[in-house]
Amino acid sequence: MKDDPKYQYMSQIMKALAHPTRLFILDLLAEKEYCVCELQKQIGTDISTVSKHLAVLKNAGLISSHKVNNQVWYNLLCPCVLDFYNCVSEIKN
Amino acid sequence: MKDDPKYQYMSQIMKALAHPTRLFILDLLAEKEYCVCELQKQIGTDISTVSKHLAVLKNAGLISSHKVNNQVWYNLLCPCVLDFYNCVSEIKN
DNA sequence: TTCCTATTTGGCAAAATAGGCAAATAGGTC
DNA sequence: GACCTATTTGCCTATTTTGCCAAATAGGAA
Repeated sequence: MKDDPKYQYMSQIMKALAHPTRLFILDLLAEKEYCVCELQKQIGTDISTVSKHLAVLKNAGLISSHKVNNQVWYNLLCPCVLDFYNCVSEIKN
Repeated sequence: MKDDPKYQYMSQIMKALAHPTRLFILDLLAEKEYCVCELQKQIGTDISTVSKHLAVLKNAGLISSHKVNNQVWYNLLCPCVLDFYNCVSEIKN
């Protein structure tokens, strides 16, 4: 039961959400699509770090990307993730 | 913006959800409350491992516990977490 | 008190994750 | 071809997480 692949699968998605920078990225992508360099300006870390965070989110199926010339644009695939923000925000520590 | 404490806080909760065993525990607690030894039977790992997973979930505010004699019973505090399961389940890899 | 069961805690080693830098890749322009 | 910009990948180190074992703690019962 514990080894049901559904828990493996869901924990992979939760892991993708388990980083402040990635949550911030999803919040940004909720408004509009961004290219990597614009996200990098908002975030402030090395662009390779941003790229890796985006790869994690994409691998989890949360975002998608398309290329325009030499830029890669990312957009949100699963807006329901943001609804969960509200639920989680109400949990008090 | 990235350093907004809300992202720190939410990522902490997401981290608590980012493990197959802990997701399984929440699924069990959705039905009824369990004591540690009953959870251990369902999960099959060392009981100290179960106890630590429970501590992670409790620290995140997702579950609560109360003691009856020498047993500790745990129950779910945030059923909305399970609604998120449905959202996440629909994300395709 | 001693004994028994239930649970937590500490320590440790293995595995996973994060982030920076440099190099590689991709696409365009000159 | 050489050059420039945008992005990804590889490598490395530091940090965090995981899970087991043993020890400690808590609460009853004999």
